[in-house]
Amino acid sequence: MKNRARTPNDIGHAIRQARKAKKLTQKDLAERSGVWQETISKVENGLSDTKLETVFDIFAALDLEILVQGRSKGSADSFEDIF
Amino acid sequence: MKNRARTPNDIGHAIRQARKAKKLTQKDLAERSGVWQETISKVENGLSDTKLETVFDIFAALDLEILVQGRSKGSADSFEDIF
DNA sequence: AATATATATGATCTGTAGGGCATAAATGCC
DNA sequence: GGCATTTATGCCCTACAGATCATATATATT
Repeated sequence: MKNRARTPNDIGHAIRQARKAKKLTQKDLAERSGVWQETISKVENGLSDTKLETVFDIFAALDLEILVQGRSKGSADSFEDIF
Repeated sequence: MKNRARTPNDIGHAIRQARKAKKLTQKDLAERSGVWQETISKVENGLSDTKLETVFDIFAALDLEILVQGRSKGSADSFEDIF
């Protein structure tokens, strides 16, 4: 499952999606990542201009990684398709 | 060309790589992205905990996008391979 | 509907990112 | 070596992220 992200909001969606897929609560994720539950809530909802370090802390806890690539018009399940 | 990123540093590397590939100076990129040259320098060198918005502004100017995916031990040219 | 659990919101405080400007250091070219 | 261009540093200032705690909603569960 790969998710295209072009905005901070997309990142938030990807995080929420991955967290739910792993059946974790925000609190669980907070404990594993060292990021506050309140912060996770804001990140997932795009309510703050999150710092990279925070994003990667969360990603690590969710076993996610980023792939940087040139923009493709190509399909692939992007958030535009899902949300 | 896809680059795996698991740390802010990786993002900086990817940016520098893409910028050079497009033969742009930091100043050029600054103009296109609306992000200061000084900031770009710091981001490329991992000298600041960059905000997501800034990263995406730069990415847009470089026609880059992010793919969020589960971590794979798999090959693919990651920074571990390049740097 | 009451209770429990999960998520969101709100305030305060500290640290730091990034805009802005100046300039130093490095790199490239003749 | 000397000049031009590019990149890195340093400072000031304002805005805001995230830690932390409290509490309000919202979402199950029985």
